[in-house]
Amino acid sequence: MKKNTGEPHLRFAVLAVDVALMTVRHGKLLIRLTPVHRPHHFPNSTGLPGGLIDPKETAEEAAHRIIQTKGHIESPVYMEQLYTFSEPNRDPRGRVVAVGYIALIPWDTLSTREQEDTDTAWWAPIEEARDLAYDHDLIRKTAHNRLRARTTYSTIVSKLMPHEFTLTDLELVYESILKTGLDKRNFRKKILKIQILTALNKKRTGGAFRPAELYRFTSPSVKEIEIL
Amino acid sequence: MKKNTGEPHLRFAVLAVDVALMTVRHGKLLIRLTPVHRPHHFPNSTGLPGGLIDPKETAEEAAHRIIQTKGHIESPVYMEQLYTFSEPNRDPRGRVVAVGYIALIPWDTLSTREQEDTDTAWWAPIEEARDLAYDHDLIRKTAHNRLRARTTYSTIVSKLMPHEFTLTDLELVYESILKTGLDKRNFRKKILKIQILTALNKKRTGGAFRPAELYRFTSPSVKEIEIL
DNA sequence: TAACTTAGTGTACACTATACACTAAGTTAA
DNA sequence: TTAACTTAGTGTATAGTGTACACTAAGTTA
Repeated sequence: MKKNTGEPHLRFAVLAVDVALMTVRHGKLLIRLTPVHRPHHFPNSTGLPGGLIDPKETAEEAAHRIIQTKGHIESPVYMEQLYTFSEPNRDPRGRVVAVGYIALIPWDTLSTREQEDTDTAWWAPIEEARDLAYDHDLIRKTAHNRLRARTTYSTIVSKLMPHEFTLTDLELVYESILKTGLDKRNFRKKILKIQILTALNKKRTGGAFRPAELYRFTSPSVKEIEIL
Repeated sequence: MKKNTGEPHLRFAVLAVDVALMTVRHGKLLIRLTPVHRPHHFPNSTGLPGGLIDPKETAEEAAHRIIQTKGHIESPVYMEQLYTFSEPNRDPRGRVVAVGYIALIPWDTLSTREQEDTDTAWWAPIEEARDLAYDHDLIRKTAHNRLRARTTYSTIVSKLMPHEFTLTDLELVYESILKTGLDKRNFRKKILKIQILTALNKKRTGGAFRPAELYRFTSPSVKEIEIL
């Protein structure tokens, strides 16, 4: 790294990332929480996984690292930059600017250990993740709003779905993020018309009812198209 | 400010803002450029207005300050955070993380001095703003893409329009940002239907042709609605 | 084999998007 | 004074889309 103290006018800040890592289980949106060990400022509190950016990594690389070390999730996640939070007093220790990220992972991609809750990291329904440390309530709310917006005009939910799923599974995820009920027939017509799904010609069997056709997203990339 | 050197694990970076300040003149999207005085790394080069964030200001406050001191624009601008650029080598001096902003201002709001080009800051058609210093080509491209996207699902262009304008003026701005031709009749039907404009019952006269009705945006705030 | 549960489908209607060309109202110049 | 010029402003027909709505299909279980 080049000198960055050589110029007298340069000013420094602590740079961090905070990650809103989300998944969907049983049609419910969950967010990953960790304990915050700042008994003086936040007694007994919890927050989003976060940490400082190292000198030679990008903010996104730091976010991936934090998901592993603080979120205790090794499985690969999808990530998008959310917003940078720079209120001078957002951290009581001093000036810490945080780049916020949204990270998504399908529930079934998680290992058993990652699905379980421990005292170092756990999953909480996003509506119950309140009174977080720092400005993490704001970050959670911003992340939730962004996810909701992107759900209507991109295929971002593909990053929350298992590799194989039924149309009912998919509808439940949309409903859980958008917090509205959708018409089953119209949802199916729309989602099939835009050609983002591939039918696997396999059925999910096992229930005491008619088996459902299984689908997968045709493309692994998130496309920017009007969905609902 | 609280101590931020007291904890041995804290790491520091230089925090900056870079601003894509844009306006529209004669239906053409312009961006504000300034000289970059780094003869060693960028001989004879230009870039976006940018600078370091002060310890007690937010990134957005810094962006406003930079628009005045580096962009030489005093008039109030509309601002949205764009993206945070954190490649470790984006600045040859060392680790500088930049929060990018989009700033918009109507051409007619600018003072005569601000409309004119000087050797400390000038307006350039956005397609001609190439080969900028640092990663400012990337920032410009990201800003242009974001502006184009937001134009289709928000009323952000209101921040580029003068207080009074004709429907043809407005259509030209949409066409210039979206880089497509629009059908005059359909554009008028759509834009009037969604009720974001108020007719002033005044005409713009002076040309050797039929005078045009003047409109203004009903609300000063940027609304998130499908436009085109 | 009847009861149960979720999967899966179609149609009518209102509304929206789109393609398309002429008249209106001023100014200017002959 | 009038004809030429320039931009403003308007309507309709058609195809396509969004929406509301209820029954049959295909399994399992008792």
